[in-house]
Amino acid sequence: MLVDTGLCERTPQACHHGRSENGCADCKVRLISVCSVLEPTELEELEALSHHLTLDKGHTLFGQDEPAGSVFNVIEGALRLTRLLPDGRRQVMGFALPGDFLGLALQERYSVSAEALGPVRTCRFGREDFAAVIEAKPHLLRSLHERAGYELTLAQEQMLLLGRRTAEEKVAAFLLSLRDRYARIGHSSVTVELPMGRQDMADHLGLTIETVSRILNRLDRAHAVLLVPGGVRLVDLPRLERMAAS
Amino acid sequence: MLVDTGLCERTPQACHHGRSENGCADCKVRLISVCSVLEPTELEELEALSHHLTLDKGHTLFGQDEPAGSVFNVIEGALRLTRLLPDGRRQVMGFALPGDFLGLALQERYSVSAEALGPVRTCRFGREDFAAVIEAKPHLLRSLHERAGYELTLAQEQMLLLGRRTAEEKVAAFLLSLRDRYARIGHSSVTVELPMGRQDMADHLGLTIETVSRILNRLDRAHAVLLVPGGVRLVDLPRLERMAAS
DNA sequence: CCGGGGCCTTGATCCAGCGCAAGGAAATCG
DNA sequence: CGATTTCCTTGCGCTGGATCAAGGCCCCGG
Repeated sequence: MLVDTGLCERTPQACHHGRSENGCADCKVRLISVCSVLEPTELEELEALSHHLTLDKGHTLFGQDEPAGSVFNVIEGALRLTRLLPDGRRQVMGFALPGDFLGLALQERYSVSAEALGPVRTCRFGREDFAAVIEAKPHLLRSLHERAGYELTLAQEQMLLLGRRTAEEKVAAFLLSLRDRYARIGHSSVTVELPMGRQDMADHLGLTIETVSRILNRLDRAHAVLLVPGGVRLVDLPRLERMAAS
Repeated sequence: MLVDTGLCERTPQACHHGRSENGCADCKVRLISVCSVLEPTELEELEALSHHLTLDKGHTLFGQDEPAGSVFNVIEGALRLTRLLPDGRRQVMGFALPGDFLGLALQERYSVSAEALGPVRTCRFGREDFAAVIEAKPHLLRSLHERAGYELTLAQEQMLLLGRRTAEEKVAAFLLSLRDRYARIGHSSVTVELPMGRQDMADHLGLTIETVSRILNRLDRAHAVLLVPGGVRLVDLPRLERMAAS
């Protein structure tokens, strides 16, 4: 379910619209989110407009083509960003991780659906509220634009992957790119968590679920990776990098 | 060749860094480019920083991973934006048309190579110069950000195409999207110019040149399109739209 | 007007990844 | 704690698009 905590149960006086007991100051993703470019006073300003929002596994944060009423900072958990073809074929455009900003294009309507892959915590802002803040703080817009540039680069990388890589290259490149994204948000490890299912990976890589499963297990048998519950351990990084052909 | 006209041959006093006799005021793409959000005085300011640059067919405006020294407005002609895999496989990320802005992510390095598909005219700005203008004019940044959002939407559309569409759907969707882009820049017509070759289309759609050729000719034989030199006439739009499955 | 090169088309064959089907493992629930 | 469901794996045959190969067309230059 979608839960917008209008009230804060524990320490109401310190709770700014339900985010946490101490607000943005001790926000887990403050330093890796767009908020990192804000001064303390600006942060308070933004905090006054924020709403804490949690979401259970499988539930939808917003749907493709819906009016974009809110924008979100992902605090915890992961989401799947998808587009559908009329006949039901699905493309997973990407996965949102902690620190990611959803709705950064500030467009009228969401261009994808966002669904929780597990329990998710977000920080929500009304689109109008946020637009007003941006109007007054060009450096926040600048930061958003930088993120948009990064997203564009990721999208291009993904197009190259979808258009010109083989199934094995796709899977290897995906695992490595996921590792890089975790590293970026301070979660470096050779064991990469896979919060999404096989079907989600398949729909992200332009493959079928069977092909993804076959290749992951082949990589496991070849000792390039080690499949573990809920993730993969990247055993032979150099080999994976050679496979990914990037 | 790459020609940066430092001097203007005809009416030097009216020629602002070689753009044209009357500068931005009568620029062909002023109303469809980022410049459309600028006031007349701001336009003059930007004009002082601009350089006219022309490029012959087949030549490179900038290369992937090069330091991004300049940003460009495309005035006339079309460019191919590509990324390469180490082994030479190529993905065409898109095509730049008049009114498009190249380098809008304002990143350190170009993420693609840009090559002229025919004679091209551009308006060049030094990246530092342009960044300074942006610093002073938040609404220009806002406009750039909107364009980035649009690019992101196009990229997502393309990912869906590459990942989940059949060859025929890809070709049909490509022709329709090209028609839409021409319409956007005021060049509405059922006859769509194809400034790129078959190989470029193939590398854009994740297909081979043979498949693109076969499908175009099949569509022609089926009277869905009419192949003409340098373009396609979209004869049966409803059928193409059904084919594209969007 | 002729020759060469770049593009495009078309046919024949092949194969990477798909689709189908049948289990197996593991999370969820009454 | 057994039953149900959901997700994952694996085998097998098939096929859409790739690959290989051979011309054809058209533009450009001499």
